[in-house]
Amino acid sequence: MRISKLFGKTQREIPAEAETISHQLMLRTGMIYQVAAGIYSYLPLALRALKKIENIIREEMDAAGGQELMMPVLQPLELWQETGRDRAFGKGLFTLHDRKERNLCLGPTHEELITKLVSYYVHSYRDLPQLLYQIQTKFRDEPRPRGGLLRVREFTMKDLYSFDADEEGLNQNYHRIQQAYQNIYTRCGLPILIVEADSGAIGGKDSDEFMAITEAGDDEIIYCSHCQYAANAEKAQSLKTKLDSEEPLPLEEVKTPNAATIEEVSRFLKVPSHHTLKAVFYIADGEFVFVVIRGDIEVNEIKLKNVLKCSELHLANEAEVTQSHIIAGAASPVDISNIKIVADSSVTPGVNFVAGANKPATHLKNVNYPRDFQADITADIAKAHAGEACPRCGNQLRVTHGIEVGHIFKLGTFLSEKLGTFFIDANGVSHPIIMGCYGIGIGRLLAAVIEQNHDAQGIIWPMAIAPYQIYLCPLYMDDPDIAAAAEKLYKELIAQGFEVLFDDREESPGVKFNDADLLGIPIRVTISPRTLKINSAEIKRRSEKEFQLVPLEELTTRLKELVSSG
RNA sequence: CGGGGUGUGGCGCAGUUGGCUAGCGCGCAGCGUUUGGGACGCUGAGGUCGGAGGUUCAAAUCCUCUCACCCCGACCA
Repeated sequence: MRISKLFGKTQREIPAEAETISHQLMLRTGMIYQVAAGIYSYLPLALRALKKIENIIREEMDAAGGQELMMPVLQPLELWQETGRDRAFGKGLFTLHDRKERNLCLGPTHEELITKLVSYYVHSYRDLPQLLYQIQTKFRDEPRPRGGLLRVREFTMKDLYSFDADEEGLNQNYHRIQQAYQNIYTRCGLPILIVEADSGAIGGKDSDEFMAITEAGDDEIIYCSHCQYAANAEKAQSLKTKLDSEEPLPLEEVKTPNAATIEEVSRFLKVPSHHTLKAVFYIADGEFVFVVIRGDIEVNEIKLKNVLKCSELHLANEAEVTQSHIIAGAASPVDISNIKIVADSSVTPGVNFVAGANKPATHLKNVNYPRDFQADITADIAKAHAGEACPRCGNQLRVTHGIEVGHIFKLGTFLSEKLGTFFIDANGVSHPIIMGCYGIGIGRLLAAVIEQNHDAQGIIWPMAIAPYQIYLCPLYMDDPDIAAAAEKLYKELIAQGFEVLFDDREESPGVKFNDADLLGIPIRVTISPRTLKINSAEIKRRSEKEFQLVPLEELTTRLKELVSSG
């Protein structure tokens, strides 16, 4: 490709809109163009890289036994209502209707469709297992698109779905795809960390995320400094401060003027915050919920949402709290009736807590569970923090940020049961098919690669997904000898099968070198009167400072080595 | 949804106590001189100042409404 003809120009200045590096670089190199918040056009350079990523994914999915197919973006809303996931996605689902007023949605993912499809063709254990995948545009109306391609509303995703007759089959496929994913990220030049994850709106049991570790990421990861434990903060567990064992004492009411927050109460009564109980109020699908948790621990709303099995959850506002006759600042689970109480598992083993008394400026000492109050639900709804102890080995937990570039789920049977996707086993007994699903966001993967492969000058493409392999950079193109030599070399390299970006512009050396660095093509080949005089060309890798002079007759051999070594 | 910010040629910005024909840099077009890390000179094209309404002799500038985009938070009573 000749740069003079390439659609899309490089930009010297950083667009004001862009904050993250990958976003800035993709705009400056002319890879993407923003159409609306979280919606982009992909220009030729970006598309070439995206296609390379897609092909790597295809190769690995096929090698793992996957079969590619294609399903529509436009889907009947009814199908989503059947599984109830229209509510799970909530406002994230783009909905529309056709001329006959039939309700449709733009698919945020394709489990419903594939499950229906499989139920049409698969009826016997002999038809299982199946690994089906698609690379498709998906739509999610994200509350806040951000960071260029990091979080968008319209995106290309590879999604593979596994269908098995038993748990063992699911586990095998899960591991097989997990390995294939490792291969994909390695080939794309992207180091990743696998973390335990919450399955969110997709649903299901186990799930693991593939994280590219970078501060630009919008996911928080809790990991152990010692063992292999790593989890998304949405799901992470930790061991909290242990309480001393003591005998339960009788309830005692104390006046606590001007002490409403945990910090104030704790200071006023001279008890550590982990010896207090905090009351937090939520509205879960319209129902008021009283959450009790130890004073030093925060509520993890994702966990709470899962425990409550609700689709919409928010903190109760002042009016909602008052309406439920709760005394803010002195609320207590003791003697509360007709309100659902959820207790964190930190609460039940504790002894002699300080809690509110449901009277203004009054607290209770020596509150004990279950003597003084009971909970409708007791579960782990606690947030894990860096500095706390690892749930596996007890060593210190740390925190970092990452970009979720892949997510795999053991779905189980909830979709197949709802959509009637059953098979007959060898004994003639009917069972729901056991499912798994495995997604990779292609554009986000591309952005993550740039986040991790750049310097102050620009992108440093890994060879496998670079839009071009070689940047042919002749200096002084207004010199007819140079122009002729460059044209000849360009044709030769093309004939040899190289992917060449030919900087055929009559620009100054500075401009050309800077654009070469910005665009980040892995190998730069420079010719000039200086090199031609000694019948040579200069080869420089984008990732290295040094260049080397190579005689023209050895050039293609040398380039082949470099291209194949990555 | 809440909070903060920004909208002025393709990009980055200035101009906003109302006042002449709305500027600057980059980029773009033409000519010339240059040329191993973003050269220089001259000439030129390109803007209903996000949109609507209002105030005024006069609005990029003041008022009202609205739209878009970016950032932060989606949180402890």
